[in-house]
Amino acid sequence: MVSEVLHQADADDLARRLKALADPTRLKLVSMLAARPDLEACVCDLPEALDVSQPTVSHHLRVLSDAGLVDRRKEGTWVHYRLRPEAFEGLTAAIRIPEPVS
Amino acid sequence: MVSEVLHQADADDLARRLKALADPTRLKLVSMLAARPDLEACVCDLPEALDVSQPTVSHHLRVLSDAGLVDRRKEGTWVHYRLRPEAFEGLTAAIRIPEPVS
DNA sequence: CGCATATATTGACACTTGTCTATATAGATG
DNA sequence: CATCTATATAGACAAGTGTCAATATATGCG
Repeated sequence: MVSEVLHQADADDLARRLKALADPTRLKLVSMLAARPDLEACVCDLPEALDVSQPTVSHHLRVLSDAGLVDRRKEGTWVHYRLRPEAFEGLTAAIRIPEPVS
Repeated sequence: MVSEVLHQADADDLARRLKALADPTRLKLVSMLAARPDLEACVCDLPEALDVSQPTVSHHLRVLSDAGLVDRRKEGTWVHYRLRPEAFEGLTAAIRIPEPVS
């Protein structure tokens, strides 16, 4: 918000990032990553943990990745996804309401 | 996130609030309210400012209102909507990533 | 190479969403 | 009361989304 009215392009971009987060399955996924000391997890653990199919997990990870909220790291056959805390800070900063001018 | 994996109901609720915000038109609307010293605006000014029809504005205000992000205040024929900063603080707190345990 | 396993992609389908036009409701005023 | 204006609701429609089963791709290993 940052005290000035959003331009269309900024509104579109911010909406895109927020949409990436605005899904229960992705929020659970993100919270699982956030609970790890290294902020990351192996894809292989997620379908069971989230109780959705493997392709569905893959889909959600792509959405988060496209929005810049997670990084992808390949390790042999396995793939690890890790939260990008800067991206979350950027998001929270973008939706912060300034103190009313009193 | 708050360092524990989200339960389904919490994930659903948080997703609902984030979805309410995750739309370019609503983000512009919110940023317009945020730019006002009193965090509020008359509905009558919004269709032109946002360049969408009056029913569309009404729809978006309802979405924001249902999510608890704005309050409604009727003043004669006019209706004013006002941001609820607590709701935004709640949101930003909910998506904050904890410091990694080093 | 050939097979087994991990992840990604495709395609389908039901459901949701953003927008509009048309219409309804509600408050103010003559 | 009749009428005008502000806002809300209803209904329609195109576009987007979440999920799955089926299939493709890629990596490790014997």
